[in-house]
Amino acid sequence: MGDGRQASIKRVAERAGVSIATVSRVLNGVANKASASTVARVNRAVRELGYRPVSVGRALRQKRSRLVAVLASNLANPVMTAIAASVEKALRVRGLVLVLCDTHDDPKIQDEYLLEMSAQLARATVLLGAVKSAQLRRAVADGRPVIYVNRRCPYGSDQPFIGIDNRAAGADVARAILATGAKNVAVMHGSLTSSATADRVAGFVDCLREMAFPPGRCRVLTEPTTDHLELGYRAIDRLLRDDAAPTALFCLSDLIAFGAHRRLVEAGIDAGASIFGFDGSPLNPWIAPWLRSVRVPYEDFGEAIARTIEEGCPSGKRAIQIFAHQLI
Amino acid sequence: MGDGRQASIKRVAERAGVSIATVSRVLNGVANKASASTVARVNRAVRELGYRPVSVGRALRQKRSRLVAVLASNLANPVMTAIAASVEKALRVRGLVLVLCDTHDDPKIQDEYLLEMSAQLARATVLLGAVKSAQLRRAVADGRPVIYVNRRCPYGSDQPFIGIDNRAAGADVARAILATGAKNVAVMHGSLTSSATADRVAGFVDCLREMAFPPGRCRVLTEPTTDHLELGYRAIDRLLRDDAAPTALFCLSDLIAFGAHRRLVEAGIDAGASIFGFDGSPLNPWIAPWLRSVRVPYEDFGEAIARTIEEGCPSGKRAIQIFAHQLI
DNA sequence: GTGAAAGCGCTAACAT
DNA sequence: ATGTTAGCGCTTTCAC
Repeated sequence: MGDGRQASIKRVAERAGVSIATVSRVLNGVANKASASTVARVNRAVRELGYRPVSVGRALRQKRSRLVAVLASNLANPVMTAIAASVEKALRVRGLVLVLCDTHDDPKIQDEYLLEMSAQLARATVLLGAVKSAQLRRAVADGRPVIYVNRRCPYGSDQPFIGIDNRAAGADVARAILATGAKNVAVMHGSLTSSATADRVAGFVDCLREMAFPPGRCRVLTEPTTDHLELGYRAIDRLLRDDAAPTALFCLSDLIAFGAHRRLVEAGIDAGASIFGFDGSPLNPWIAPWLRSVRVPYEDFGEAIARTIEEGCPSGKRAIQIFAHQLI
Repeated sequence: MGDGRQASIKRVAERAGVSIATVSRVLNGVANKASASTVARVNRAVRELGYRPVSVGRALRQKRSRLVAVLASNLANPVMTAIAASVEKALRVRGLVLVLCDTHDDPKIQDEYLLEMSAQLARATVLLGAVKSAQLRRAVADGRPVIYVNRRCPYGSDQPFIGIDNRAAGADVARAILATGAKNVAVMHGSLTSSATADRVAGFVDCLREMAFPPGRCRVLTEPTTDHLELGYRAIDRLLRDDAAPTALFCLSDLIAFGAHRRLVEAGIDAGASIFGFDGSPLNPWIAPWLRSVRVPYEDFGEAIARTIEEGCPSGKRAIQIFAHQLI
């Protein structure tokens, strides 16, 4: 097996006593294009040489590789890796390969990767948290295959999207918080440039209003940091200084909730507040059983994404795939 | 800019009024091989056309791409993503691209990815938790560039390795646990096929023995599951059933510690035990302030890995890079 | 059913 | 300093 160097299609052809075209056809399973005996001879040669097609040659010829890029806004966020793991699995069974990148929510880096993936002839690019950027605008204009997860495309509403009904999820949390009888509510969120976060907050606030909750008793706040743990901690800190300790909390990510909880524990008012997070990480029951959260079926996103890629990332009505969330 | 379709080097050459070879040279910064005016003309054409070299063409010609594969044994483990993020950053500044894969600690999947990355002409493959497998053995035999992180190469001891002194780390924990005055110690670990885990346990046990700790008072155990949270929970469960509640705990991952802690809390003996984990995730102070842990400078691994790749992944003495750990 | 040949975009000898 | 040319490994017409 693989005596000297890596075998090429040429060596396989020689060994099987056929042309390289025939080898290619057999390997790609082109129907009705090879006699049974030829197929057998080719397969034997492939086996004996331990041959594997060099993807790069194929990619150059077909002008597209089997690489699928996933640009995540933050790899430190377990949500991102949960989705990534799900995508990886769905791609692997289809012979596609995941390229995982971290954009740090930075338009510059997002652009860099969009260019790089185009240079790699990537089959599709999946944006886990898109930000506005020049190259993204251009990619959309050129009709390149891009899929948006959680956050909608900032350029046009008919682009392929996979996520949940964020407004409805926000409203669900609002109703649950009202049910606790809380009198002082705080909403703590990160960047609102994320359509997902903005929609969740809007859904929450709108629902409270509809239910006639006193607007003055609901504070919506954030802190100037991208670290959600820190953000939650500081937000509670500020509320405490304002003498406005909340009795119920809606944190727009579980990480924010962790940070908030820490500060509440330090202040000794841990048990006094009911805390709602977002994402429903499997880790929660273990490390934060006090946390209620909106569970999003991220483990199903991979299949949906892979299927969308198989269909060529079509835009339009059918391109919007909404999954069911669940308050747990 | 980029009027119709993606520009090729040919179009740039035409526009600049030079040959494609000259364009290639200018773009690759081949010294003393182009007049200033030519360089300017080429660069202008590149800018005007919004041209970017197609990596695949280059890769085919050079028989190596700019892809660097990182095969992680488990993407759900924050340690893996921490390393991945660090690698990503170090590669990006060097114009290399990270391909992140999840082998699920499965030799079959590891083999699949090793083959795939060889087909992609990957520049190097980084194994975050290598397992024995046929293709890995072959890769080592063929002298292909592979770097081992945390777990040593199962085939030969002079392969590039990046990690900590695991035996010493285990001993450090042993001394810290003795210092607490604990009388009943338990060690809870996952798969010992991992050289990292095995070394840590061995270092711990050996140190206890040297310090004349009664062997009967130290239980070393595991549970048959790959989920470390579950593992920790069940291990404590078993100890409680055996009426052997530990007063100090060495968990071979922070996740195991989380699981163990949950069970201890349920049993109401939370505060009675001091718990040591491993990895020192930045999340710990927030979600598990009760946890002491061995902090590993994973954020520095990326640079070391990238440098090793730049040097062509040489094997031998200098290939072993040991970082300093810290008990926190 | 099979082969010959063109060519994907790029780099690297080799000329000049 | 620049151009010509020959491929890298593969797929895909187009003949036969």
